[in-house]
Amino acid sequence: MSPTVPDKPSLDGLEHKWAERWEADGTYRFDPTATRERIYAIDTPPPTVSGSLHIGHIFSYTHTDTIARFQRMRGREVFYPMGWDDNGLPTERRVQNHFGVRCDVSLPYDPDFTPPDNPPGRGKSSSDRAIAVSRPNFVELCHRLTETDEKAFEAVWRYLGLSVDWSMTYATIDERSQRASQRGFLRLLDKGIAYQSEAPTLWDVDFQTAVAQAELEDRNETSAYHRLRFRGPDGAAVEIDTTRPELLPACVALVAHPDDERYQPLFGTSVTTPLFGAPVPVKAHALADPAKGTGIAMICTFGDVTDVIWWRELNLATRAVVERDGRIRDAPPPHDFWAQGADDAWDELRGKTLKQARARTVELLRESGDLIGEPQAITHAVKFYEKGNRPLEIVTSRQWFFRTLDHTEALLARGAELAWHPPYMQARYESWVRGLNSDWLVSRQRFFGVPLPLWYPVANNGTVDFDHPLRPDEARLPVDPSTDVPAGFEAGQRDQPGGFTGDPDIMDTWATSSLTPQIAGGWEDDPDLFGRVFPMDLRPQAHDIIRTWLFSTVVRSHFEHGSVPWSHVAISGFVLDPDRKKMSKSKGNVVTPLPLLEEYGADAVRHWAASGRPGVDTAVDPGQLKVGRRLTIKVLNASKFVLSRLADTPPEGPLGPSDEGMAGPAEVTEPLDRAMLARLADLVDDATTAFDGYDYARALERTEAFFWAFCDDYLELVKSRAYGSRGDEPAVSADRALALALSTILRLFAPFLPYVTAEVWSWCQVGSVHRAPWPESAELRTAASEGDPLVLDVAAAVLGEIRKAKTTAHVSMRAEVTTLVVRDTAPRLGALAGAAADIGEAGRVTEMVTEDAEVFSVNVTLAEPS
RNA sequence: GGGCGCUUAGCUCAGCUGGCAAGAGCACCGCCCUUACAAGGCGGCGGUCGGGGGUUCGAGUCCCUCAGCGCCCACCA
Repeated sequence: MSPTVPDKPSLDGLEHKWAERWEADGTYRFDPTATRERIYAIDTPPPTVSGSLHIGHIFSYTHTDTIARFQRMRGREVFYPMGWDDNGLPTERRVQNHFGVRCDVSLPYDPDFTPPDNPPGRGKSSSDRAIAVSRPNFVELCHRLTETDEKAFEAVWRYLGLSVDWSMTYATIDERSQRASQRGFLRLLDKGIAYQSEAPTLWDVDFQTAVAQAELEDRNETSAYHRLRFRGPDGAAVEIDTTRPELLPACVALVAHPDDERYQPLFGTSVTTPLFGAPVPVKAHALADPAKGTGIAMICTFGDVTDVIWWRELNLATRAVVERDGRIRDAPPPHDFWAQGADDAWDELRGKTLKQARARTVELLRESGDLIGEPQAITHAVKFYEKGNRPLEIVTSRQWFFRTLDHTEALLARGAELAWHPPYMQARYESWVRGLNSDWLVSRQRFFGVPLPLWYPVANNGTVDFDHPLRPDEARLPVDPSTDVPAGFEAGQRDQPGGFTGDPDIMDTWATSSLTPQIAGGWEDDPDLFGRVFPMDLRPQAHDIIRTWLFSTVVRSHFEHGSVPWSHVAISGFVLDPDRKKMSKSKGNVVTPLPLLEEYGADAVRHWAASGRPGVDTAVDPGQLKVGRRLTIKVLNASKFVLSRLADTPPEGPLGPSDEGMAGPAEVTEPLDRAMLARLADLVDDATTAFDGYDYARALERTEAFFWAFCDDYLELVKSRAYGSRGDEPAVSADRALALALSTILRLFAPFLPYVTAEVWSWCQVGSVHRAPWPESAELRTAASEGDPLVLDVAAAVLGEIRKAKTTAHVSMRAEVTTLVVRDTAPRLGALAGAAADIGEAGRVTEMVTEDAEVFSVNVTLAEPS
């Protein structure tokens, strides 16, 4: 095929043109008949569908795409689906606001429900005027809202050039995901891994749901130590420091370290609380820190997680006072033992928010004289739900858990089976697993999510029998227990004595997301596909969700399949704003991708993204984007030059080193050409090794460096000869070398710059560069026939000196050099001889003289300007 | 409290198993209409490789230590 090169190549419209072509040609279509060995399967992160894509998405998804494209060119059949994470709280909140509805799991499904155009509750997250709808109706609305976003997301991904197979998408709330999620739950129930427990758990009082360890975040809050006076058995004062004086009625014991001599006499005795006069035991426990406060602490049910530990290990009483809405409950805790006046104190506190209760308690303590001194302000870390606004409380509730604590060693071993890129990220996984302090809490008291697929019998006396859950057959999944009826019951028996009741809760979003390899891979739904793609090859993700998504996926795969879910994990960094600050909506420094794509082009944006090394946080950098833009233009122009040469003297047979026609013996005859090909072969090895190690950034950097040197030095040196200045054979040598180099360079760049490489490839080759074979260094070395790379190095150095001389003399590069003296060592001068004619033409040198010397130096004598 | 990462030109970063007379791009300064490219090309200026100590013929590269920045984890009354 003779190349057809446009006169004025341009980047305009390339994205649109090629995105359409790729779709029409099915360039990235997955072949489900490929053997397991050939398949390279990627567990693509499903982005949260809420609003718009973030520049961070562009960054990390580009990294994955370069790997996908590399593997595809290496001959792997790439399984590269896309998911949408529309399950969970963010979508729930958006649907409530947008449609003015709220979910009520007690309502039946209404197939005719359509939301009004102007709902009275729109825009108010917890409006009383919101329309109550059933969970299935609510889920339908979620789908409706997320569908639009998903289309917008897909458009951006296509613009960016992700080589995803768009016929394979899933959503984490779709039927397939719900089925997999519920099936996974039931299987863990059968294995005894899933269990329910009535226990104190961390609780968000605004969202009114239990929260898992993985969703916690510490925030520094200002607080104060309050010194309270308890009374010892002999009436003597016992002083404790607390930041939670409002929990005084929930106090069940005091605790000090067993070795603390100050308090040893008190162990086993009882003291009385201020205000309430409740007798509480004094206990010893190693967790008590003698250096903290007065060294003796008040244990309440429950002020913090340490309280829970003490309560459990010391078998203490329960006197909960905090309601699920974050207020002091109305009914007092067990209080037979309260002193006189305690009831009045309680009346002062009941129904108050914790903040109000704290203030009032302090006043009461001050009045009774039991507050010693003034509160001492401190700043300390407090646990929050990562999406929450108020500190977490601890309340007792019935929840479902997956057992992880008993399996930490096995989970650590699974982590060690994975190949981590970069390797140090494994430490984060391990510190998380080692730090686990509770099983995985999977139930949530929310609405939009995958329901727990369970019902419970209701006894004739009306009590719910949680110990004997009713479960559906797997064939029925997915089920919604709020509307579906368990086998053996009638719909009319719902919530009736002798009937059943549906579990009102949903599963944690991670309980579904942890099954993305199974969902995308067709677990149980398509056993043939699943057998070919699972375990997958690659999990790409950012480092912030190692403890959630990565960990939970390892957990599920370990229990369900007895294996790791993938063999490689590639962790990308974050994107920082141009000032290297973390981006956040509140700071208003979030960069959206579309304007960047439009200004610089997708290839340039990808070039910026791919220059961020694995795991390293990277700043948005307009300078870097310009560099990428320049590079793509350079590829266009350099290709045009090379191919226009070949159009003049069409080579026999198609281009490309893998094609028969290119490997003709002894066709590359010139030492300079051979040197360039030898260097190129080294580059191919380097880039391949880097990619095999998931270091796309290194592969890009090397290729880019070679390419610029190729343009600046080799092309300049070879230009005249290629035009035929020295006859046919030297020109053919140049043409062959140029064709080989271009074909190789385009393929090396293809994973990074899919658009410009596809465009240039289409000028001279049949088929897509993205399905072309990855370059092989062996073929280049054959063509280079023992060429010495030193020829190119020395020639480039000499040419550089000539340019410097002309620049210094302020003359044109076309100015004539009358005499060129090159001094260098014998081996280098020997190499130079092979390129002497090329240098002469490129530098317009009349006469070149060489002299042996220890150190390289060049004398350039320029012709007098005429 | 435990752990991880980073610290190389004004800025952003390469420099992988020690051999470098310290690199790239951007920025800055200067030159050049050169038949692939003037929304370009060429060249120049610029660094005691965070501090200190050690190993070695030789250290940006290995070891120890200190400091600063960032992050992860932790039962933070």
